[in-house]
Amino acid sequence: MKLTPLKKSFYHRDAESVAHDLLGKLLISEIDNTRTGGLIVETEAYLPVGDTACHGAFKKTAKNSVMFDKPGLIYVYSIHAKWCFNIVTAPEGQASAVLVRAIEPTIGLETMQQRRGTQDLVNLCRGPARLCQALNIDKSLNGMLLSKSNRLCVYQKNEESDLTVAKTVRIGVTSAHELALRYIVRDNRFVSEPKKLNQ
DNA sequence: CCACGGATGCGCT
DNA sequence: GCGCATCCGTGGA
Repeated sequence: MKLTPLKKSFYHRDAESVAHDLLGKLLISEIDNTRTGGLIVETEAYLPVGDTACHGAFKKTAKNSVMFDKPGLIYVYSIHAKWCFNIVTAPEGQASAVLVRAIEPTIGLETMQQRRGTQDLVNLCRGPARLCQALNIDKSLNGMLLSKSNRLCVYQKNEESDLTVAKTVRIGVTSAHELALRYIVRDNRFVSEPKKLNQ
């Protein structure tokens, strides 16, 4: 299978489009000289306007400044001693990003099992912090460009996979519940929560 | 220095 | 599957 990194222009769009289109793409890290990763099955969009759950909604700080920066950058933030991985989207200058919440593990299973300390495939990359642990994504990647040379990149598979996308309410946010900005691959068992479907 | 953020993992039923 | 204790980086005192 030949892999092509997603073009820069892919990320130069609004967060909802990027979140939708990232489903089914391959996320691969090549940290510690080992390839690990899998198919993206769950994402959430965070919008620059009218989205109070967005980290950049109120003010720009050292921690969230990457969200205001160029589309295609890696934004890693900590929550309760865990890391979550986001991809910055357009427009530059306003806080917007896509949180990658779950992947279906396919590459480097053994390494991911070691990093996670479990054999359980279903729970290996199901959830934003678990996925970071499995791929060894941490704060050191924050602000870097998503690219092969930076050891973390998203690829397009050559053959198009057909999948059904469902759009649901987001998980774990304490505000802006009403926005249905979570995208999942329907009926995929590697999605992080029982699917409360919105539409 | 202290309050805050919410996903995770475990123990239970 | 559900409830709850635990995890520590960050920002604002």
